[in-house]
Amino acid sequence: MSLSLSRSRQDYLKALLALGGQSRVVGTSELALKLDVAPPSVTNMLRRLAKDRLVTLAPGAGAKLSSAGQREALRVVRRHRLLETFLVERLGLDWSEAHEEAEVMEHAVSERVLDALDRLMDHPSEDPHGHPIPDASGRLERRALHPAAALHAGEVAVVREIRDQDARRMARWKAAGLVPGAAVRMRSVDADDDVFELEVAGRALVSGSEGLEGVLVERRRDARTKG
Amino acid sequence: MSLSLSRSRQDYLKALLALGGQSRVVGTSELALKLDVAPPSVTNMLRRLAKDRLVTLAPGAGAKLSSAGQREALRVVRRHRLLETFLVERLGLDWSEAHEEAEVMEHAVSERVLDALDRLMDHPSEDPHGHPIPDASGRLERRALHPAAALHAGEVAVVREIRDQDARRMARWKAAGLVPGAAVRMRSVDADDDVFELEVAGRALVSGSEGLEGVLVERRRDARTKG
DNA sequence: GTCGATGATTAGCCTTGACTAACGACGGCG
DNA sequence: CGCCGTCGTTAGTCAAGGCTAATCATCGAC
Repeated sequence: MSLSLSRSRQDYLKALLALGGQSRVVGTSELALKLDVAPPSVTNMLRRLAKDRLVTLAPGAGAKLSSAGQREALRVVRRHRLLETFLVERLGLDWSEAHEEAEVMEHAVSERVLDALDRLMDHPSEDPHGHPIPDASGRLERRALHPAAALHAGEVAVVREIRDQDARRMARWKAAGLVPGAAVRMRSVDADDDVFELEVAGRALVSGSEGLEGVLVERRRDARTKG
Repeated sequence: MSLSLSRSRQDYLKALLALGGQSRVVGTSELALKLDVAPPSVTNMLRRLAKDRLVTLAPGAGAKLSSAGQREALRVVRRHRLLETFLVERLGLDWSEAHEEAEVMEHAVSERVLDALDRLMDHPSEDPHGHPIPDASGRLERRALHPAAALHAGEVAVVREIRDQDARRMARWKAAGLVPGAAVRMRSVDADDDVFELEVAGRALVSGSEGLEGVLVERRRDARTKG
């Protein structure tokens, strides 16, 4: 039942999901940038994916995932995140290493191996970055996430995802305890000077809003801070 | 330092190693058969591998591995066998499943992940089939193996490898305890009628020589049988 | 209302690795 | 001694995916 898609096709679907899911038409160059290929290659591939009804073309504008396309993309994401979790938890790899490795391995593991890994790790619900892992039938937990900079002074939240390109910054954050699952409290916000003081594990972390762009948090109802 | 070889190239090198190593020129059709491709594809690929000095061409006859080629082939074999071991020992896959999976995954895992797996399993020296695993620098334990049918009556040996295409036969053997590491004793040999009676775990296993072709054993000096 | 930038597309080409069909060389057998 | 089967190779195609250079459409600014 599950199509057999080439590595390239899987990568395109995954990128489409990341950039807009089924809800938004993603532009050709946007996709080209993400995948690090030239725009004509994208036009080309989108047409082929459309022929297989995995995407819906928006001529002159790009394309968006079809239901089938999204389903396949979620399978790839599941593979990626389960592998990443395994690589970090069981093999002791670093976050960023694990990501690179999973990028390749996600195209080489079968359902069989994946299920076994899932069992071995007792069906984890999120990967080491805090991203939710789609379940075996492709369902993905939905979360309301906000950049940390959106928190008001005094507000409490739980870090859910760390999205960042800068490896040094990520390492610094990690050392400071700013990792998925960590509780944080916004101590103060100075909107004029763009200075944010975030409390992590009892210590303060001062940053501009740009720096907090990649820290996605889930708001907490109650305002009690922990630790 | 380690070349980056495409999946296909790695498969060719691995097949060349399996069919003759560095010591024998392997014929074009022989290789084609093993890899399940057409002979002209082999001629073609061998030329490309020769350009990279991974094989030495024997024009009109095929090719054999160069030192560099053998080194690369051994790296692939190491990957394959370590993965297979992991899949069987840690993920609980069946032998034959594990083989198929490893066939794909061997091209997708990096040295980094491989080393971590190796550590996790405490540097196994052989895979679940009993094949020796090359060490990190590519050295492969050398063994004097013989088909089980070569044993004399009364002789004792240890099963080292099971090479067989027939899944049902392999399953039967496995159930009977005929697995790598098992001690066996040749109870009787009837060369005229081609009937061999092999003792495995105290029970007799009767077979023709063809059936024992894929059972490779290591002869034992002492003749005491165990179990 | 036209200019120019932005972004998508067309056209044409490249590489990898496979295929079929046809050709050549060689060895054994009648 | 010639014929045929086996085996390798040549020649010509194909599909996937990528690329560059050039073209086209559209939208905002002037």
